Amino acid sequence: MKSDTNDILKKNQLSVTGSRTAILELFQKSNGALAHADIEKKSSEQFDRVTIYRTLQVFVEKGIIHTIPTTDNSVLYALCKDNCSQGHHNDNHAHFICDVCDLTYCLEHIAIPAINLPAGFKQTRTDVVMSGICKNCSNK
Amino acid sequence: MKSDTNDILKKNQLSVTGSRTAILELFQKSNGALAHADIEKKSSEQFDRVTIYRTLQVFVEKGIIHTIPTTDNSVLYALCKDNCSQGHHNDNHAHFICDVCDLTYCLEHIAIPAINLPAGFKQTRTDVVMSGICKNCSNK
DNA sequence: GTAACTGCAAAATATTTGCATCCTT
DNA sequence: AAGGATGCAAATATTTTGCAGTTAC
Repeated sequence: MKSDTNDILKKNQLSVTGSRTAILELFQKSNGALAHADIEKKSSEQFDRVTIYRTLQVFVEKGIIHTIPTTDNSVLYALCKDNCSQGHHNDNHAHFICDVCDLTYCLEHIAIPAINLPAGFKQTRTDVVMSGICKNCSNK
Repeated sequence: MKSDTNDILKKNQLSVTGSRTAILELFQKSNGALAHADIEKKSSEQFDRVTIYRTLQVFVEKGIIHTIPTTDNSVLYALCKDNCSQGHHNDNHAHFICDVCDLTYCLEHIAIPAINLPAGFKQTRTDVVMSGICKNCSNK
């Protein structure tokens, strides 16, 4: 895992530091999306708020993570798959936010159907956010 | 227009006040979505920040407007169509945010295709947010 | 050794809450 | 008249910026 995060950071011309490694590992361990506050709480060591802001910002710029749109005013982040690179994110993300446990799932393998836009509109990115009850919470 | 907004407010058991009428009219006049800051700037009279927060909150609760998910941390609001009522919003919203002029369009008439979720997931709401270049900006 | 990263302090912004006053019904 | 809505002040929370010290390469 450690060497994995190292590789990712180096591949993106970022120096390998404690906070970056820890935050990246946190994303890899969590199967869902994380908010800034989650990272502040869950990370093994305690990092400065500001460091977390800046780390997330750099990760988004480099295409290591992406933001997930939400209906409330929160901002969520999740790992990008390989086909995201700097300045060019994968066009099709599907996400599922559970209303019960509040976990956010990345459904990267689910194809997003093409949607016909009115004439003159050129679409470069589509986000799909579904909400409802997730697998775990249905079984309770 | 004035009587229209009155009707909407009364239908939702809200008293008709200056700020509510003005903000509602602002939504009706604008063909796109509005952020809190837009309302603060564009409204004919100047209302207190807090009043705008509270008005928007009430409107969302009553199903008069809905929030639009965005990738950055901003919150956008737009008028709901008739099939939204308190606590039960229309399941399918499609929105288009222009990267150039930053206008947000509500594409309520565009059908959102069904998406197959993994077993166990129950979807109650789907938001689709597309971004790219809008009709107006393409023609320049 | 140098450039880049971090943490602290502080500024700027955004949001929420309490309360007295005013307006709608 | 009564209940609800507004505006002000202030508390809280969130995000950004500057800078000095530290770390990675």
